[in-house]
Amino acid sequence: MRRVPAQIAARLPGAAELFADRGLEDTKVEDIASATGVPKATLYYYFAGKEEILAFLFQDALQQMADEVTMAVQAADSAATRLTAVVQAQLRVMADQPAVCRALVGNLGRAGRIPEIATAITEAYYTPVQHLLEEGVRDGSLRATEDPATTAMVLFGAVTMSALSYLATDRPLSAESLSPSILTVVLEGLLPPDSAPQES
Amino acid sequence: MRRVPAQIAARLPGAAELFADRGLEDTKVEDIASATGVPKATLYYYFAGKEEILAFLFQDALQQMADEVTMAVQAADSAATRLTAVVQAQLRVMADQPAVCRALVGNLGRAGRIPEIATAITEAYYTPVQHLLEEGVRDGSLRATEDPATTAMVLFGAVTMSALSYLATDRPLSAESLSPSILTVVLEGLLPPDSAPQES
DNA sequence: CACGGAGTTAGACTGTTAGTCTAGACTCGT
DNA sequence: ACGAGTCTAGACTAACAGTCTAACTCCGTG
Repeated sequence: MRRVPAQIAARLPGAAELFADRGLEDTKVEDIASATGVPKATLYYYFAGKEEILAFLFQDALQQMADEVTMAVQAADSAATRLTAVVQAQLRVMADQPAVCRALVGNLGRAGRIPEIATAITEAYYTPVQHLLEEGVRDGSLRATEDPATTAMVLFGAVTMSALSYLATDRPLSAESLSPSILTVVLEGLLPPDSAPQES
Repeated sequence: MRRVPAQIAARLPGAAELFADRGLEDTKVEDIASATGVPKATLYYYFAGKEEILAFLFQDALQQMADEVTMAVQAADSAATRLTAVVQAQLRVMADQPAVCRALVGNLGRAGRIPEIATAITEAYYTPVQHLLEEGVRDGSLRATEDPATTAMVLFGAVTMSALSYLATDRPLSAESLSPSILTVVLEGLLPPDSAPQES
């Protein structure tokens, strides 16, 4: 993939809408060309195919996610507070780029098959969150879990899926309105406050 | 879609492997034919195209999911206990049909565009779980959440995403080994047991 | 101002594959 | 034996991804 000039990169998000609405398969390269105003020949000049265009959009969104998550993780607060910030950061990025996120989730399978994307998700999210969970155990602000890697996945899934349900139904997604519902569950759990902690 | 005879239906899961590994787009109808032993002409005799074959596989798995979830929901225990059973039921179905589930999750976007599938997921999962959450508030075994619909989504996402990570990396998925990690988070939360309940 | 290289594009072309169609074969109930 | 429905091979069409070529623009440099 050649270095993509900013002028062209700026027009590509127009394609995300198509990918999100119809899926990659049903999006013709000609459609991308006319939606973005970038001619087909030029698209092929920069990208090996539409899959690479999709990957480019994902990289972009994931970079933004990585930045936001990193910032949240590096704050000076307790791990629990920072975890809250991470969830809100993810929701903010998803709210910010609804089309790309819908396309990403709608093509999770394909995305998983693109090694760069899988790596990017791991680096942007799982690894930092996993470390954060471990720190939380150390600073006493979070409960120890059997397997922090799985817990990170649980968090990611919880946030992603509920955000997606908003995006998929064209309801506006705002981090402020959704995060309390999610955070209540993952931080305090579904058992009532007065019940004794129990093994499942 | 014609009524699909059992003999043919029984062979179709062989196609799920292909869909899961390569995605729908990169799976040729000829490949499906040779993987399942059902000739291409016959596939077109019963299905309008490969998308319909995928949908058929999904319906099947989702029916199984609906059955298991319904059974779990209708047990005579407290809502909290039944919720635990629901999570385990979902994990069991996913462990049981790894290829179909990978294909399903990897094609969630497409599935969202097939109305029958979206409806089936809602009926098999969201609606019963949402009712269960409301019952839990009534019988005192679960905490009240702002929005049970969102909470159901959070649960579904948490279970689906973590299970998927196992399936995607070819680690064997067993409901027994994964459910405790998930249930600890969603039932007891990530805050330490001795911390006072707090607003986020 | 020539020159050359890189970016950009139109448009023609090729190959693959989804999906159609036809005609025949193989059931099975009557 | 007959007819209706099931099943299949193989030829065919149409659409689309991706390639290629040949031009044109816009640079900076000598």
